[in-house]
Amino acid sequence: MARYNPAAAEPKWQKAWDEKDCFAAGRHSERPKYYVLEMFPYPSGKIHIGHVRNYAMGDVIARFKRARGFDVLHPMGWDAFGLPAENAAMQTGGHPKDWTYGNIEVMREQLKRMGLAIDWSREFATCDPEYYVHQQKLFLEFLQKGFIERRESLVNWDPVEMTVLANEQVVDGKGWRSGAPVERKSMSTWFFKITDRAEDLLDALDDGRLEGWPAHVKEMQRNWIGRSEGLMMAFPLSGDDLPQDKLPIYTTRPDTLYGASFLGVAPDHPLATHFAEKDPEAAAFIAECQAQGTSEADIEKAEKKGFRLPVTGRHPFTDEELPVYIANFILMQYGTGAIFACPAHDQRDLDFARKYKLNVIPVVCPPDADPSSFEVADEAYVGPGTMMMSGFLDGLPAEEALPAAIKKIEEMGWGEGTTNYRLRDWGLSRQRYWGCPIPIIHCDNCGVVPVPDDQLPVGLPPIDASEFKTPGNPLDRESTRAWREVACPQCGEMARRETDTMDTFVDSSWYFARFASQPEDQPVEKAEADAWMPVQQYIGGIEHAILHLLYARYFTRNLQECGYTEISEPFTNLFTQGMVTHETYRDLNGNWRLPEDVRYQSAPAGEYPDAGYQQIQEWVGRGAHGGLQHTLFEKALSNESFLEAYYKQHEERFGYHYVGANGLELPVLIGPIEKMSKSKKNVVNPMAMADAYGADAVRFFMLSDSPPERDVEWTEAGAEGAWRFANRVYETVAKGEGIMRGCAAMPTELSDDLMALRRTTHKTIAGVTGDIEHFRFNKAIARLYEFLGACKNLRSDGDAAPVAAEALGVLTQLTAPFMPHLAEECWELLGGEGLCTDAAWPEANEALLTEDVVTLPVQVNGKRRGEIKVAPDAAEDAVKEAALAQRDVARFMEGKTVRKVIVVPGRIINVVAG
RNA sequence: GCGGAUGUGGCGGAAUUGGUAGACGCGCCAGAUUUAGGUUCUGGUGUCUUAUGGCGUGGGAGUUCGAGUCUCCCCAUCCGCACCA
Repeated sequence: MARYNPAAAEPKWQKAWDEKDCFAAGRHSERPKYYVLEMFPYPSGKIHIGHVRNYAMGDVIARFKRARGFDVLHPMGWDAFGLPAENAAMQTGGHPKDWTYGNIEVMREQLKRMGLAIDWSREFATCDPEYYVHQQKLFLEFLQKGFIERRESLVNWDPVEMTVLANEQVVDGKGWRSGAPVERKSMSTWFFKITDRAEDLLDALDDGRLEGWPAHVKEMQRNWIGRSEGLMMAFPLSGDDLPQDKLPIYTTRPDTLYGASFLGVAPDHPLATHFAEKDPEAAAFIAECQAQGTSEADIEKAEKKGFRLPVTGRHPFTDEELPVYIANFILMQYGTGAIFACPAHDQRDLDFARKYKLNVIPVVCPPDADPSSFEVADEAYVGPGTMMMSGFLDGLPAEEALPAAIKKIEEMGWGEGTTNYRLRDWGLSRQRYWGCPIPIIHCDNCGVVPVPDDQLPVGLPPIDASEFKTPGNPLDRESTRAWREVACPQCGEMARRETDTMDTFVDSSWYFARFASQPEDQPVEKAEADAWMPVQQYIGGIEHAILHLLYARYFTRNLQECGYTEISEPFTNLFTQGMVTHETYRDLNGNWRLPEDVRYQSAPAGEYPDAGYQQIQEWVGRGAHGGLQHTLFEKALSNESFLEAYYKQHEERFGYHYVGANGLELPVLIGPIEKMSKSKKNVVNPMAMADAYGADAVRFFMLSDSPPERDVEWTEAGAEGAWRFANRVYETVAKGEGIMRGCAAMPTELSDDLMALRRTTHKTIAGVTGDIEHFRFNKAIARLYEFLGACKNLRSDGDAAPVAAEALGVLTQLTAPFMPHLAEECWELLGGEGLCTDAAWPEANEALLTEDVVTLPVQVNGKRRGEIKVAPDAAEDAVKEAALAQRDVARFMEGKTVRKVIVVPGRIINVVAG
């Protein structure tokens, strides 16, 4: 019998789908629409296995929904602007554009090899002028509507990438890609006023609009937006030579105002800066604060430090004069950059007060403490309690004192209750070449002038590849002068183009809308876009939980307000898939080794039953490993430096070996299973795997081993398992060759074994359907394995023929979303009509989902002792009787009396006896 | 520190509302076939015990006829946020 041959079958069926244009969206107006999207890839060079997992998931959904009668939109494109292209240009001497489009060519072919059900007619790259022209139009529209503004501010400067970064792109005080410590710089740059929408972005997380999102992603966004309710108020200042007569502060604990013992400002607060101009000591203190690191570890170690300013602030309730300090723990970016400090109820304030011997006045008394003697020692009390030493607030519970204090301050006209957000505006300017140009002209006479519509797009000037050898932005150099210097559209005088380009996260903030609708004259056509949007199922990595997903939500609100869509939330259901991991390998020199260099060779088990072998086995930690190769083994025992190396890495395992380029066999150490990364070389090439096992097997394995939200370890054994499955399906189906062609109708009466098979068939349909709908791909696949086992020995004569045809057809169709090529091959073999891809998803027959006879376990005192077979609708008394009469149950009941019998219909019987 | 998860065989993982713990895959063991092997097929595989049986879901308590699942307290791991006033 011929084996399944993926190398021949896969291109054949891809061609067939292509010729029929199977996956074009929008051709069935009568069908309900379904939009499934995976986060589009950055064209880095070639597809990695993580892409395969991501797109395989989307593909299962797309094919499944299509078979279920939806008109499915499943597009693909390229997030194509970005710094790696410039870095590649710097290293290879090419042009970012050539590099990018070259990569796209390669990756498109690789994706096509995976047999994805994608509507390729909608493909675009964000670096296509046809795409970014609309992004420039949107920029100008947003600017006009006031969603964007230009302002001078302190920005995060990445000294390695030589560009500004958004707050979201600074991790632990370091650039998200370069890892270089970020510097603070004052620059004039463009901002999306995302804070204007902070409230709605937050509200939507809880009001049901994002019910289909994972809770942890919503939690991350909630934290990032960081809403807090509090009081904004100003303390009147006294002192000589003041730059301001009041100090505005923000607090979430106005209830503790009576416990105030000092005021504090951030080192870069204007008040601090003012006094530093005349006082070198103050200046020195500020400099010291700024040198302090911002990483987690630095903050842990940092002592609370302050510098006393020659100023005091008047307390609103007591009229007491409070000292004012510059304090190193206050952040200029949060609130107003100034605080009032209540040491008794804030740990940082307490540390500070102890150091500078300031008052510690407890004003909230814990429920179980005595107000007359309650004191705070080294630990601030932050729990609930009753107000004390607090004038008009005394005796109130703290949670009531809070609004009362706000009310009082508002009545005094000193401040008001406000909502504060941690989220800050999204800086979009980047000092890079390979990005979407910001369509603005700067004119000495007219200021900031938008580029007129008829001059769009503002393209990127062609520049020599050698320009990229110099760090910095090539758009801001002599070589691009002709591009930069233009006439002002308003006054006609010579003016200067904006040389910054947009953050690439702008590109990915609306691409999903453009997939849905691609008119030439505007970003999207509303009716067409809304016919598809929102994206019903979005799939991507958790690493975008904040950046991309927050920006896209914000952008959609802008689009809505500009009338491009009705929706405010772009993604109804979000699924964040886990990463693909692999073992790591290092040779004795400590160099990382590629999995493909590591050869697997078995050693006869137990051939070295001496003490040394036992020792190695112990280190290996996996008993009879069988994977130890004896030459390696001898080396291990005789080579002291190897053993030493092994001791050094005792947490790693030992095994296998690799064959070096010079033909020498060298041992390798097997390290921990980690996310695949180029630096650790634990990557596998999905195309090489597709060559070896077929694209179907690679897709299948990526979905079979772990729940999709969890990390999955790539193993060759697993891929082999998938390959074995494909072959077994094919061989099983081959036994029923042509069986679907002219098959007899299903007889009304069937023998028990045929009936049982039909039940299994329909239960499998119901199970797999539910599993796919709920993203339980691993379970769906487990069911397919089981069902394959049930189909193994089926007969195809007489009455059995229609039953077998049904079973094999269903097996083929249920396998199709996972292994689409194999399914077509099987469908053809069975004599199915048309393409399997076009066939309607099988429906489970409800009547076949229940059994005639059910087997119920019988417990005695909670322990399973036997089982009985009864009709599912048998009367409770009859079930009880049968249970008690059962032989094993009766044996356990000897000498005991029945106290109670619990019957859970269709589930279990428990006899309580004593 | 705050918040969120997770903890089940040698491994990845199953187990509707509390109702037969370990589906399915990998690995391993035995047998068959083959061409020397990789391959393929069949059977076995939580653990202790000669066995009837006992014990088993990170640890400890509790609720219940019955707990992997619910409650409380611990422990461990992972993730996110963090001098956020």
